[in-house]
Order: sequence, then structure tokens, then C-alpha cells
Amino acid sequence: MATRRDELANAATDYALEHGLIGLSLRPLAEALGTSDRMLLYHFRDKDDLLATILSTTSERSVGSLRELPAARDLRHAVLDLWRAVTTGPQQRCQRLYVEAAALGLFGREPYATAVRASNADWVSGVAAHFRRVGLSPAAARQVTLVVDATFMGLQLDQPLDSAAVQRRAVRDLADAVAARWGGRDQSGSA
Amino acid sequence: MATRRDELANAATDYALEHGLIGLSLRPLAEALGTSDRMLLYHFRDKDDLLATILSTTSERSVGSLRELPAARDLRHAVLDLWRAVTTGPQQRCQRLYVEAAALGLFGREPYATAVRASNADWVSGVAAHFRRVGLSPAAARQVTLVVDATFMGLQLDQPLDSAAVQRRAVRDLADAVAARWGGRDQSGSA
DNA sequence: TCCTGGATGTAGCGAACGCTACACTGAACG
DNA sequence: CGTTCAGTGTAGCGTTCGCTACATCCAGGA
Repeated sequence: MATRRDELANAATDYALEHGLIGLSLRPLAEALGTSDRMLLYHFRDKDDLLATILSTTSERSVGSLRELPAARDLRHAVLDLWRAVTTGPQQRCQRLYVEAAALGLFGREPYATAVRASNADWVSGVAAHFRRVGLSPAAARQVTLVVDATFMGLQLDQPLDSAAVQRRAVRDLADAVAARWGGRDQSGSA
Repeated sequence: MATRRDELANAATDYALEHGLIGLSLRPLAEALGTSDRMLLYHFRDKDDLLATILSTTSERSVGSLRELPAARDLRHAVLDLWRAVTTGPQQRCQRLYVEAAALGLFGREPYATAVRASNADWVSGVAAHFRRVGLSPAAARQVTLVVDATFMGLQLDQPLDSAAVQRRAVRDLADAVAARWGGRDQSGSA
């Protein structure tokens, strides 16, 4: 059974996905959740603990949704599929929150820096697995992941600035470029 | 002559480049600048005005440094040169601050969203001009800019997570991929 | 029945925040 | 000399913040 803490963690995560992490204040959050700040601090040691829990919950959801991605026909489609996965449905907001957390971690702020570091490893290996499914070697998959993931992050940073069509165009360009560089079928990249 | 306001704007920008925007509080900032919060609010209408000024100052510095970029031999080198420009010297911190501001704008927070929107146009056209100098058509330059800029943003988001060597490798991969997609002249394999 | 211990509510502390009221200085100007 | 005004300092307002002290409630075991 889901403990009260888990319920609150999930609800708080939903709230954070909507409103972001930065202005997050215990009292408005608690009110939106139908409880009190007192209860949040009872179930979570302090605000940082709550934030870390939210980020870890978000990360679990993201990586979980990765596993539901079907194998793609080739590398080009793998890139396109991944973009669609991270920009549709609830996953979109998870990515946005992750980008926000990563930006907070840029200046070493805790608990963001640690939480981002923790979730990044899982995410990267999940994405790499997705690319390995089209025949890339582990090394090549890692390289593709690094480039593609960074580009996607950057595109999501610019999401309020560009139209969706412009972004789709950029993703197609990236998919073409990546396919041209790493080939559709197995090509072990040099280390 | 530089007015007192300009002096404060520059000093505040330096401080923000160091400490980030998010926790930025008037009193510690003023103390670091040898003045008082009262004075900051005298020279700048309110905190948002100060923040907008900081962001616009940062943007001017970034775009200005773009203009000093010499023309590259080919598209591949144009990508590599741009990476070096945005990751060395004081420019690195400007990028980091821009990424932070863009992340804040992700959730529509003001004045970040507006300021980022304002500076993005200048930045993108500057980068596109850099790519046009290696013979790309305006349309192609715009597409390359979109992809490369997004990737660089993403890489900078991950800067605390990856080693510099790993990031350089990703940039070389991106340069190869972009050169393969849009053709430059010279495109060789990995170094 | 009493006791225990997790869960919850009320109230408030101390600190930091953005911002403002107000008095003062000193140089410029007629 | 008197006025003016940009610039500065002091003090504090009102609010919100994370967090805590403390009382209460309620279900389950002895």
C-alpha cells in the first residue's frame, strides 16, 4: 500500500511539474495538496528532503517512460522517436523540471546539484540503451546519447522561444546529421 | 563618462555571473558592491529592473564577443571555434548565466522570460552570421545555428556532470555530424 | 482500560526579503 | 546667499520564509 508519504511525494511532484521548483514554497504547496506545511515537514525531514524526493520521483517517471519506447527502425528514427517521447504527454513536464533542476545545479546549489547528478546516470544509460537497440555499439551509443541528449536539453530550454514546427525541423536536421555521422547500422566509433 | 548607474550595473553583472540569479538578494549584493540596497533601488527602479539590466548587460557582452570571432576555414571548424569561444574566458560565465535565465523563463517567470526572449534574437543572429562566413546560405546557417546552439546549451547544462574531455569529444562529434549534413568543404573523421 | 506512538492542527519564532519614508550632504547655479 | 536636486545613509514597515513547540486525536496492543 502507498504510505501517506508516498502519496504526498507524488502529489508534490505533480505540483512541482506544474509550477517549477524555484519559487516552491511549503505553504502554498501544502494548501494545494489539502494539507499543511507542518505535515510536509513531518513526512519529509526538511524542504531539501522534499525537493530531493520530488526530483527522484520525476527521474523515476522519466526513466520508466524510456523503457516503454519501442525499438526504432534505424538511428534516424530512434532520434525522432526519442524526441516525440520527451515532448509529448506528461513526459514533457518532467523534462522541463529536469532542465530547471540542472540549471539550479549549475551554480552548485543543493540539493539540486546532487539530485541531478544522481538522476543523470540513470537517464543517460536509458537513452543509450534506446540507441543500442538500432545496432550501435555501446561506445557509439554513448557518444550519440551525449550529443542528442544535449541537443534535446537545449531545444527544451528554447521551447518558449521557438515554435514547435521550428523545433521539429531542428530535430529532423539533427537526426539526419547523426545518421550521417554514425551510420544507420553498426559502426563502432573510435574512442 | 560612465554614470554611477552604469558602474553599478557592470559590478552587479559581475557579481551575478559569479553567484547566479536565483538566490540574488539586494542586501548581500549591495554589500559586495560597497553600497547599500537603498542605492540599488535608487538607481534601478526595483529588483526586476536591476535583473533585466544585468541580463541585458550579459547579452551585450556575449554578442559582442561573437563579433570578435575570426572566420573559420570550414563548417566543422566554425563549430569548434564557437565552442571554444563560449567555453573559455569570461564568456563561459555569461553562457552559464544565460542558461540559468532561460531555465527560469521556462516557467514564464518575469522578468527572465522577457529578457531571455529579447537577448535570444541578437545571439542567434550573431551565431548565424558566424556560420554564414563559411559559405552557408542564410537558410542553412539558421538551421545549423538552431541545432548547434541547442546542443551547446545542453552541454553547458551538463557541464558539472561531464568531464571537459567528454564534452570536447561530443563537440567534435557534433561538428562532424553537422559537416556531414550541411557539407562544408573539409570534413575528416575523428581526430 | 490505559498506554503508546504515529499523525495532525494551531500558533508562532527568528530571519530574510523587497521596498519605502525621511533626513541629510554637497556641489551647481541664479 | 539661497535654492535646488541628484545622491546617500538610517531605520523600519509589512510580508513571507523554513521550521518548531506543543497540544490533540485516534487506532492498536497489553
